[in-house]
Amino acid sequence: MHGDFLLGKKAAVTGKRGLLEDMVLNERAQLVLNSIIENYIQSSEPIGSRTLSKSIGVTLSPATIRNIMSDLAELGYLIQTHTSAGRVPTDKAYRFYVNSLSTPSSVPEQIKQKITLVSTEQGMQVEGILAEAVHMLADLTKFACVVSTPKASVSRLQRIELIKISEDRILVILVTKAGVVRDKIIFVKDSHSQDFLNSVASFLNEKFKNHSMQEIREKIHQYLVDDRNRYHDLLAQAVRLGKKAFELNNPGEMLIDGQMNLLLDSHFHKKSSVRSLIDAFNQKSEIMKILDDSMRQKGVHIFIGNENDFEHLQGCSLIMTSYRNNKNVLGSIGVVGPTSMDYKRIISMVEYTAKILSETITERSYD
Amino acid sequence: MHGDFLLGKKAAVTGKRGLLEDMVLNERAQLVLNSIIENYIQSSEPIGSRTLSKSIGVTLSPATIRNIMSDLAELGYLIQTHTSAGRVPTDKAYRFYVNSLSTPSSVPEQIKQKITLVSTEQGMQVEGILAEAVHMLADLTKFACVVSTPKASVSRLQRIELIKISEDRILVILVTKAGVVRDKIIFVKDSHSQDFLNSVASFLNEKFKNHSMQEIREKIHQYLVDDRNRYHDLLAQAVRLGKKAFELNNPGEMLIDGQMNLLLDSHFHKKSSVRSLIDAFNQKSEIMKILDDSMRQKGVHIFIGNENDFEHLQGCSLIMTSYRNNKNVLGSIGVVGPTSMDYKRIISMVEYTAKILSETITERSYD
DNA sequence: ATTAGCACTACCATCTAATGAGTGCTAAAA
DNA sequence: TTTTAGCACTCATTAGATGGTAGTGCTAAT
Repeated sequence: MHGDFLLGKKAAVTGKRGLLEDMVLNERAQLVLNSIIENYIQSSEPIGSRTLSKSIGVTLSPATIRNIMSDLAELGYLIQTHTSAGRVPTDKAYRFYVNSLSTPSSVPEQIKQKITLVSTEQGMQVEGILAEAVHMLADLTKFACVVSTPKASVSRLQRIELIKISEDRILVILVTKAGVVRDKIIFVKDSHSQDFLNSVASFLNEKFKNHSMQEIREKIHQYLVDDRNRYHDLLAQAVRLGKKAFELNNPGEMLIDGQMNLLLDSHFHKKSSVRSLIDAFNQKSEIMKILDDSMRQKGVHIFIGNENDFEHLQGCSLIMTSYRNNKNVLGSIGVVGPTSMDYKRIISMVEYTAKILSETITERSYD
Repeated sequence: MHGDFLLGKKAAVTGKRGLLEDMVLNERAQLVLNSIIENYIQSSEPIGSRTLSKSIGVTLSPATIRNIMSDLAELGYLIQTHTSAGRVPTDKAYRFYVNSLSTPSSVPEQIKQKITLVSTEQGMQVEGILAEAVHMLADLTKFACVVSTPKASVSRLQRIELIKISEDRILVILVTKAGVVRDKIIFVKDSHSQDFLNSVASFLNEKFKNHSMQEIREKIHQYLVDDRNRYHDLLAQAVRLGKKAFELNNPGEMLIDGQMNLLLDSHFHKKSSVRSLIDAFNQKSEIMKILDDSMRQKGVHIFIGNENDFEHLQGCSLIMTSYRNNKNVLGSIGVVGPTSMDYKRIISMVEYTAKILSETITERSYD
């Protein structure tokens, strides 16, 4: 037993020797691996040595390829569903593949045109544009797509309105520089006249225009702790109302489209993983977290299978990127699909969509 | 051949004689039919005469039941998937069943409590409440659920605000009595000061508060055709801006939740019908039409299978009802599920949800 | 009018054998 | 030393064959 174990280990080391040069896969191994992955992305079926020997450019006999595949399997790039089946790429393989993609493939002109349609309709507001964009992306990729609405904390104030609704309710309308309109009701103990609310609003507008919600909350906090302000009635009331008005109570929204596409996809035809996916989309919070993450960094972000440590999304890859206006990063948009998706194609689509989306929103922004 | 045909016809007539009294199914036939339907709703499997003979209250031998079933089949209430299979209810049978439901079954206390949760959160606006409600309903029924947002045309104006965004853009904010806030941008040729916009807004508020959007559009149209108004500057501008502001350009929204539930449902496991369903939800327009229809009438509306002449929804039933505030019917909410759904349970849930939803929105309304 | 009995049908699960794509290993060829 | 050909082996998939089962329709007896 013990001897066997050592022998196995030794064999593995020998295997690595063959493939690795300075701890990196040698050229031929890369060729084979990439070829397997691309074949698998196309066919969704385990790839065997014979098939590969034909489809690959270089002439290599099936037997040679078998040897290489065997070694790649030992290194964790491939697995077999059963002894006599072809081999299937692991998450590690996809990671390798994605990392080795250098030149972003260009989006076909036809697709570009469709995506550009997002920006055409005139009267539409930011949320509407986002909904359009995510719908379009879902339609084109045939996977599920998500987009996060502009974060309240980073958006900067364009204007605030206070509207008296009843004796104890005030409707607050916040317009941000990015063109997002948020409304909410706040409850107050003592009644104010609309005129008074107007003064408060114009005071708040003057003080806080162009500041981010985050900054505004901080400043209001300062006013509150500064005792001197208590004797200035307008100021005191403005601060009190402002505190409530700028309180962050919407946790950031997320729009989803094309969930049903995933269920049609051949990869998700085992019941268990479908249930799991549904759960994932129902409790949006986890996906939201990933969207948030990819907001903070530039470029396209790719999460493959188990890389996102969220068990519901095993077997899925996420391709995310941020969108912005000319001043700020506002949110992110991306695709959720099977790990065996056509990364080249999808990445370029996500990129292009985000680009058009950013342009469209910039046009609509008030900066 | 010809003789055969006549014979078949004659047999059918004899069959009907047996079951029909004044063109209505006799009592025993009704019992059998209802029993088949309820069994099928439970089990989703074709019902045979033996099974039924056991589960039915009255003692009837399988053979007798076979005779009745055979006649019911001839009348179009039942079909067989193949010769030696049990029988399955047709859409006609479901219609019969639903019509014969008299006492609406009551919602279990536990479910009631869950639904009531919709109304708890304080700061939430109408759209948020709708989203909550439709999500809850989808979760409880395990089917897809839809809700239409309050129709712009019926909602009455609480207040309008005009905010200058740039030289040629004005942000219009409409607050309706039902508590819905709608915003849109309008483009203008010549620039106006914010002060001027304020005057226009207060003019429009004064003139049109409490009027429905539909009425407002009509009145504005009258002003426009009345030549005298051309020489009153404020009025003329107000009418011009008002025309754009009240122009109905959002076609009415619809929220969907729980689409994925349908795909899990055993009835939709044939690929073709799944595709069809996805299409149905993608082009919302058809479902929207059904929602609109059920807004115009009181009570719960039920569309069974082919009754909605929308081919994508074959095999689906829709259960819809309207919700309202204390003044107006605002929109409708309902469930999309397989024709073999548990109508009693679902109907009562939809009803109860609509009731709670109406109450919640009435509280939030500004009437 | 109802029921028991019987012949018949078609689906379903199970088993079998055959097929075939794929592997690993070994020995020969390059 | 690397590559390849050859061979034995594995295991999933497929097609038939089989018996069982749940159902029907029909007929004759109750």
